[in-house]
Amino acid sequence: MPPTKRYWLMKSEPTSFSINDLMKAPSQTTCWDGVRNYQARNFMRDMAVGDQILFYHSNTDPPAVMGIAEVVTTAYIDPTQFDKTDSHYDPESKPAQPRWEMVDIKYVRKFSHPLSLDQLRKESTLKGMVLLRKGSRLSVQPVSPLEWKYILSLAR
DNA sequence: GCCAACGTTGGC
DNA sequence: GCCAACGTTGGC
Repeated sequence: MPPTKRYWLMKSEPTSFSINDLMKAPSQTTCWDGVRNYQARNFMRDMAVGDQILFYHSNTDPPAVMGIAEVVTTAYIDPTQFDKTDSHYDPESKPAQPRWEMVDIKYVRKFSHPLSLDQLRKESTLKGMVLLRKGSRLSVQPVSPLEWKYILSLAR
């Protein structure tokens, strides 16, 4: 029996990487490098090929779920942790025991009307979403099947 | 630009 | 193991 498909939300600042960048990327695919938070990394380790992702724009006006992407690789070592010239370089991480991993994600679709954070807050069904918790800063987070279904019902 | 909330570090 | 200090995230 195939494993159950799971759902996630990944944040990106559009000034560094937007959903349009993903759409225009080679094979509409990118590696999600630069994650330097253990909880977020652990969620990426849990990902399976085919898992679906809400692509969220943070630090922008308005912050919003822009569309959908999907997981196309399981987690593997993020080489930027060893790259002194990279802004995500981690001098504490050793090649023998790498700390940080990433997955590849592929563009699926872009909503014609993004779902703003403000709009999502108004939906009582979504009250429990990690994204909506006070002070929530996790850049990779789980989305429940119910939340996924409901968000897709709102999306255009 | 401000600042609250959070995660991490390091002294003790 | 506690917790103050610090750096970062991200909404506003």
